[in-house]
Amino acid sequence: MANIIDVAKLAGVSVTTVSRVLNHHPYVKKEKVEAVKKAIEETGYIQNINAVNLKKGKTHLVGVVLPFLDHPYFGQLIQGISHAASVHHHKLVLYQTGYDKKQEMEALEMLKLKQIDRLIICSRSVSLDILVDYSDFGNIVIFENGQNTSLSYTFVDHYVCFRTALNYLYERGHREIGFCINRLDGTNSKQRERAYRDFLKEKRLPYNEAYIFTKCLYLEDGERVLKELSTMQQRPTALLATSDQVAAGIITASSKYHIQIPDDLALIGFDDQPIAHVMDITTVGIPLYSIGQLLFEQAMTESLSHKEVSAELIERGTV
Amino acid sequence: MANIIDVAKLAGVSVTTVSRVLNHHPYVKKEKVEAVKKAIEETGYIQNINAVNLKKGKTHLVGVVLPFLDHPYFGQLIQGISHAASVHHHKLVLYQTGYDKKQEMEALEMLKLKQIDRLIICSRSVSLDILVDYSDFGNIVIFENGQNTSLSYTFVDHYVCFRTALNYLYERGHREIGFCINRLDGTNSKQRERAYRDFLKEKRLPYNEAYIFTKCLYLEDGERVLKELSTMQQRPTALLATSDQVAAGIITASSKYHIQIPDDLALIGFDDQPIAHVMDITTVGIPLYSIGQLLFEQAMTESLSHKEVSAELIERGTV
DNA sequence: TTGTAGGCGTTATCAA
DNA sequence: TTGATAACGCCTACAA
Repeated sequence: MANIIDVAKLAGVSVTTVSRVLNHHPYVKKEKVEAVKKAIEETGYIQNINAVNLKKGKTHLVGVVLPFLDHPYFGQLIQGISHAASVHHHKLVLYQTGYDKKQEMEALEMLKLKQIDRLIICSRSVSLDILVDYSDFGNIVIFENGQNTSLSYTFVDHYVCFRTALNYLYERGHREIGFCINRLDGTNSKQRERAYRDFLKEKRLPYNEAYIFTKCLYLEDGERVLKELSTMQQRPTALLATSDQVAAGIITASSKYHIQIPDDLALIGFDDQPIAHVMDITTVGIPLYSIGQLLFEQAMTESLSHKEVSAELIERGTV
Repeated sequence: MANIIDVAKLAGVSVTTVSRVLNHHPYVKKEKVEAVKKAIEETGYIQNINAVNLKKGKTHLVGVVLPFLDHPYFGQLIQGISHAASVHHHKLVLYQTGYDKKQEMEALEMLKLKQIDRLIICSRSVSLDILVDYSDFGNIVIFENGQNTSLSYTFVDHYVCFRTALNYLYERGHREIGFCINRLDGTNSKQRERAYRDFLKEKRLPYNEAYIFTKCLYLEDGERVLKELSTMQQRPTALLATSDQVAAGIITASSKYHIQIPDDLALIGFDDQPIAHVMDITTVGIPLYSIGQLLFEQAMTESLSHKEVSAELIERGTV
């Protein structure tokens, strides 16, 4: 396979000149440019990008860490990231971790080894401290409240979101409110749980552990929740589902379990995914696509930045 | 930043020895291994993977071309690909193309430049000929019937799937059958349309263009279809939706348009996504996750392979 | 079991 | 405007 030397020889110029033509540098005579182009054509020369990467120390590759891709939450997010990436002529390297710390570490290692220039972490298991350590090797951007660490981040104030949604239900007479969530140990989840506890305390309502449904992420989980709920002696009258998928699953299963929505059970979803619109689900809208774009932009910026994106309660038919 | 020479100096050995330790080669005295490890520790040495890539001519990066990620079809597919990739210690580079030929070409170019070792194409716009040309630069695997070209591929026989589904509806008395599809110019779509026409001819049924609904992909499209359908003088009594998402959208909107499913309109979805299970949709099950894994395995294999994956009609409540 | 040295393909510096 | 040449950091014959 032809290399830059072969081209130079054939064109009767130096490798420097070829490199200049390749990189659109000025100060090359038109005739030589033509000669080089012709030689490139004839030799079938292909630039070896690894050599360029080695020399320049950059790959134009941005890593993206996320737990899974078969959920619309991350689908929308990466769609936004991906769009911004193509605008910047960068490519994405996927690290689908399933919240496995080892796999997250792998992404961080690739940053260290310079196979990727920057890293976007959509959701994580490893500690913030580790991320801060690795940020010496390249920009790391996270999608959560990074608490003024030396990382750039974009976040949604899930404490406020939860309080807003809870108050909305309270004002409409609900006193027995539960919620569905995936894992309880994530940053966002902790904020939500705190909001829940604070809300109960403020309204002098009892804390009922049975009203919290964990491992809720997919449509199927909504059905599971409803099944569980249908066997309870004392049921919540309203539910916050931290994903529209789960809310949709609950609605779909509702007729099977003879639970009327919103009469027997009010429901608020999260994200405002298409399914929430189609199924007329009251939800807390989170602009994931734009957030994806924002995350990418931050990854490209050298300076630190912390951005809050506001969410909005969208009133529909499930409350 | 320390390099392999610094480590060698500090450890009092040659770079070869350091390289051997790095790459777990045999024939290195234990003491020297220790010395090298210590030196790596002390210098904070980090291997530069671009140098390794340059030297070895491999990147352990596999490109994945797909139009979008905010649809569960591709979500499941890439979930499978991603899982297989992590087993093989390879990473994925995403090319989200939106069916833009220019973007697909970019992926092919990266194969040429050796930034990626291999390429998986989940859905394409560029011609098969172009793919064959580029396969000189690295394995290209496609998810469709590649017609014995010199590419590896995995495919589902959509002609058969469509015929099976159509016959199933015919046997249950349906004579006015329509279908929803996204683009008509894709390989799969062409097969489906051919199956549709052949079916009509065989059963001596008229071809009614109004029964074909295009640009159907997301939940929302299902609602659109139903709206359109509700204004038609003569309606189909059954519909094939080439995505469970669309089928789900139709069901959700059905009460709004006073159309009973399956009584007024029978429905068969495709893919057997979770939503089909939850909403009890009769569907043609396509094991996308496994297919994703298969595609990756093929990409890793040097020899050509052509695999057909069979789909299966799953009887549920919408017919 | 270890080391020397050449080469992977490119870009950047400096001199001309 | 151009070219020689030294990096970039690593791997691996080949020799010892």
